[in-house]
Amino acid sequence: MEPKRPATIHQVARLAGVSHTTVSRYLQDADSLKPKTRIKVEFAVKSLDYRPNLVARSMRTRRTNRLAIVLASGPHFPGRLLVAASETAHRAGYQVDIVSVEGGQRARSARIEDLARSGQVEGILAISPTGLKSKRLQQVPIVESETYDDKLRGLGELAAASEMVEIVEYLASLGHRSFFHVSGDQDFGSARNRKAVYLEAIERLGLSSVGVYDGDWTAQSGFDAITALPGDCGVTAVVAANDVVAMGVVRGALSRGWSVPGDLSVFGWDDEVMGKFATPSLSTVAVDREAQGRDAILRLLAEISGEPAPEPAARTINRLIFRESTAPPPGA
Amino acid sequence: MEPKRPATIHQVARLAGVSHTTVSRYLQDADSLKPKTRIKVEFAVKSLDYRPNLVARSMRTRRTNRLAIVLASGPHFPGRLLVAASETAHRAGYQVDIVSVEGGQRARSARIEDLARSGQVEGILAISPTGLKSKRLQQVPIVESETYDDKLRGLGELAAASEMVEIVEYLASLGHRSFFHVSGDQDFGSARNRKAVYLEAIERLGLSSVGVYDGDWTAQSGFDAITALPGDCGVTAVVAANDVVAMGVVRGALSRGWSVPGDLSVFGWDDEVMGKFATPSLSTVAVDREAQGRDAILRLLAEISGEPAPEPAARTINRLIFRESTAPPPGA
DNA sequence: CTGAAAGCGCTTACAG
DNA sequence: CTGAAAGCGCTTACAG
Repeated sequence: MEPKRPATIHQVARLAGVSHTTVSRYLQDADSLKPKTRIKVEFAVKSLDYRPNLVARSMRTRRTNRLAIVLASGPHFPGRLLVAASETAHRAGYQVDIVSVEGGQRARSARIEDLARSGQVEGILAISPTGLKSKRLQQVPIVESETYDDKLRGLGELAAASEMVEIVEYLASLGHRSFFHVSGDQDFGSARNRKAVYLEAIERLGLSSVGVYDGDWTAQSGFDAITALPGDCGVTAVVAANDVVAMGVVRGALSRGWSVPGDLSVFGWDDEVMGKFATPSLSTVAVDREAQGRDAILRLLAEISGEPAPEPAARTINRLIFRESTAPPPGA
Repeated sequence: MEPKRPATIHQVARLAGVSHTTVSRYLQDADSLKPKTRIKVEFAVKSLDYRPNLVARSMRTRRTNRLAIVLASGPHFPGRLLVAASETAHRAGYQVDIVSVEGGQRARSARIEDLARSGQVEGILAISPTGLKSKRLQQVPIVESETYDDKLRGLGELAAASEMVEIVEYLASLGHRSFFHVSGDQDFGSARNRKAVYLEAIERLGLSSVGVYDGDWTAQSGFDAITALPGDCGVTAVVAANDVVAMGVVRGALSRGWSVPGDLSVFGWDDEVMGKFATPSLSTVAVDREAQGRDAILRLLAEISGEPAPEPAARTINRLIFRESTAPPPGA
């Protein structure tokens, strides 16, 4: 069977006995019609199951009503964030296209610039680093979800906002004095920020750090970081960039004969479900990915419409979760 | 600065000194132009950085060039599959919209049917179960990624295709005789299939199963399944629906004082990176999610164009990975 | 091989 | 409050 064509605005108009102009008006603002007219149109729309042709509307309004979410496929796939972002966009009348940008930093930013110039989308949300120098010069707004942390820093909200400080303080309260940080990919603003805050906290609290290992969000990087440590470094607490990395750290420690948390405490990030059931279960930061996705799209939407950026709600909901992987240092 | 408007086909035509019809023809099939004309158009297109307005094209061709990937947000978020699916669709000239469908089975299928009738997409790929009775009656093709396994069954390729058989055979070869399966959400075709194949394999090989626990893909369900087992059930091998479930199973076993794999062997599925670094590391099935995503979109595209379904390549690439969570049963 | 014309289904001034 | 007209940027018969 031939798929029957959807009803057009003209058919609705004919059935309702009005002009298609009036139907269009009804679609924009039903209250602008005389009640009697409105009811006729309403009836016609319903009985024909009319849905406006969005392509035609786009054509006429010169607005695509489309957003792109770009990401580099990698170990760091933020599914929940993505779903929440799409939903928020849909609610605002936007379609969302997921585009993954591969290759090196240069290739990726070229791809994103091309997308921005394509005229196909009204805005871009980048979940992985864009590598773009200036987002201001682009044709359409680009929100880089990862620079969020950086902005907070600029606002001086750092101390209050950062879970990293809480982690270090918590471990210090347990008696730890010698720390180690396995960072995430330094192309990511969030990774750079966590590293900076870690160093500041160590300094401010008069603790010592045996250094920072620049990882890449992978478990392997956590494993490598720990196994590369000198045996006599004396570290008793490590803060990992996320739970996956933490898992690698734990495994690496075990492979050296260090028990966790007996000899070494390990803190993760993200509250991955596997970390909750791992042995030892991972102390971590519960992150509200939904809120992050929502906030990011809201900021993008605000930029598109030229309104001031909305207040982010995300931060307040993150919180520390203490599990088996952290304990007082040996001999404490 | 006002964002400058993209060049139109008319501007290209004027610059090239031809009609816009000719430019359009160039876009469709450059070889249909006289070489001299083609070169003029080529030049004009390049110098104006012309990109056809896809909305206008859609309007004229009455094709949206859009696909939807629907999923129910849940513990089971197939990021890699999604990215591979989008890329494959893009390469075929389609945009992909991610839509998450929430609520109960009924609400979800209503939402999907609505999407199919919306005229906004040319096809739908469902990553979670649609609950639709018949996909044939829909306005646009719907491919349910999860029923894939079921179809294979119908084809009698089951024995060859199923990793579940290999898992059970492997565990049996280790000496295990008493099995247990924690299944995934039975709304999923893949979960139903694995359960059925598990039972068949147990039967065929003359092994015994203490039963199947109908889980929901979560670690908690794995934990609950194991802790609900009678102490004297004698099970020595459990096959979990995936690695997350397996993690819960291991943790549950440990909480009962059963060592893994000393007392109990546990097999997972999906090759999650955290499972590789867990202690014990999880034996699992490496699944090629990219291939699955690619294949699913290719099947959808084939249905849209009315061509026969392409040969799936996914299955051949899945393979078992043996790690620390499996070993011979106690006393073997 | 190329061009003039029609039309895809809407929205938005402009009149009335 | 409502309608007639123009036009968004393309593609596709139809002529030539």
